[in-house]
Amino acid sequence: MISIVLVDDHPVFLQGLEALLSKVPHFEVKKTFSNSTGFFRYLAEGNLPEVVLLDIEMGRINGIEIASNVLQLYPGVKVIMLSTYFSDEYISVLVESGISGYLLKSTDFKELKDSIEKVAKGRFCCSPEIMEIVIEGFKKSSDTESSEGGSGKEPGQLTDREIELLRLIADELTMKEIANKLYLSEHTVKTHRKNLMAKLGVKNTAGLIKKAFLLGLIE
Amino acid sequence: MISIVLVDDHPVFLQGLEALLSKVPHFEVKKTFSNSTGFFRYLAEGNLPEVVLLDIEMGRINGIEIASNVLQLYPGVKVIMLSTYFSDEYISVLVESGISGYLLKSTDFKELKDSIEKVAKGRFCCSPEIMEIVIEGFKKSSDTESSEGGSGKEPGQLTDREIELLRLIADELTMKEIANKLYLSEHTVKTHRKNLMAKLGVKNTAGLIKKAFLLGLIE
DNA sequence: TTCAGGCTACCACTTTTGTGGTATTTTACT
DNA sequence: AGTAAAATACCACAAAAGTGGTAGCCTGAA
Repeated sequence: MISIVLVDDHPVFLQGLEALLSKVPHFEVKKTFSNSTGFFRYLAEGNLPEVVLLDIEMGRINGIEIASNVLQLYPGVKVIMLSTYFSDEYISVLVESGISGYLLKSTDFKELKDSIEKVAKGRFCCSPEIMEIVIEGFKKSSDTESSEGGSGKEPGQLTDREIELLRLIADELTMKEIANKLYLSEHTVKTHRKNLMAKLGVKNTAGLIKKAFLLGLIE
Repeated sequence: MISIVLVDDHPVFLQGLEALLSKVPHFEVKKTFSNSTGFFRYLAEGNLPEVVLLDIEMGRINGIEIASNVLQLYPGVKVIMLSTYFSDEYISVLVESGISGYLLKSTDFKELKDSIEKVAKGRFCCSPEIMEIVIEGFKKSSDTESSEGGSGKEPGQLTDREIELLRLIADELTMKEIANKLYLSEHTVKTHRKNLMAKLGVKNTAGLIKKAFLLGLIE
């Protein structure tokens, strides 16, 4: 049984896809989302599907960003991007950030089905048109030796402690107050916040809280 | 025609109420929400109904808070609270913050209908049980002379400029950067932020961004 | 047993926020 | 013409956030 979540801001496409996928015996469409907020909250609550099908043209926070956030925070989750067009830049960024597949929306259902199965088994797959671009990208950059399982300098997902801190920051506590509350040194708390900002790629408290919201880490 | 919006986290109640209210000739249920986020975004987009029916037991951000935020940011909007029980403290806080009505969910539909009409005309109304509590409250506090139209020290709603600033803060700009961007003095920007924090009742940037999110002012 | 990751802690320094005032000029409404 | 609110600007000081390091301790997995 492969658990699947769909994220797309076109409800019609979403419903259609859900109907189709639900008919496949060992596929289980756990949930569908038409916006990223709900989706991230869902993940944050501990629901980790095996495969996420993600549309690339999501409103304000675009698919790329959603994808990289998912991959960073929940490395076990396989992400397949669905897109109408395809762009060189997009794809290279996405492949680097560890996406598992990139399909065009014009892909026929059988191919989509096969792709989900491959991806669930840990393989990468994409439309042939896309593959060309990926290969081009590989040619250009020859200084990386990793493939999939590399340790990487990537920040990795947030720890429980970090999320705890994040929520206290969101509750308007200062570092000093948090330190007192948790019986920690102020230094420790500052270190955690520093790591949080680095992991979430933000510059200050405003960014921290905004991102935390978008990722469903606070409410 | 009285435009109405319903906010309640029980979809069933929401739908039922909508069906009932929609049948009343000069009532128009513009929209219903099962969470405050969507509701606030709706208001922030400039949709201001005449009357809002608001359930008091909304998840994390409770009805009281929602009500006071609505009343503060959109003073023209009349708010009627719907509640299962009633509590002294609740009511006094709410009446003080300028609510237009407080009804129990057990109220029959005719009474609800009448109440909406009264409230739309600018009157206050509530269930008889509630009225007693309100009157008790009045007896205790005899030093206030205002009724409805007072100028008040209340902060009032946000100005366009303030919202503009708020969004730039959310985009991780510092005061200096915002000042440059808008060709303003840094002092001015700091003053705006100061006012923003006071109006939204928060202590720091974290609170500012969080509140802005909850009120649908940023996305 | 090595090794990575998570949690803790420290330091020195710069920048930004946040507090708490006051005050002038525009703008919009009456 | 008068006035209220918005927008602008200034000041000084305290407090906190943010930068860029280092490093010890513990635990669980390889």
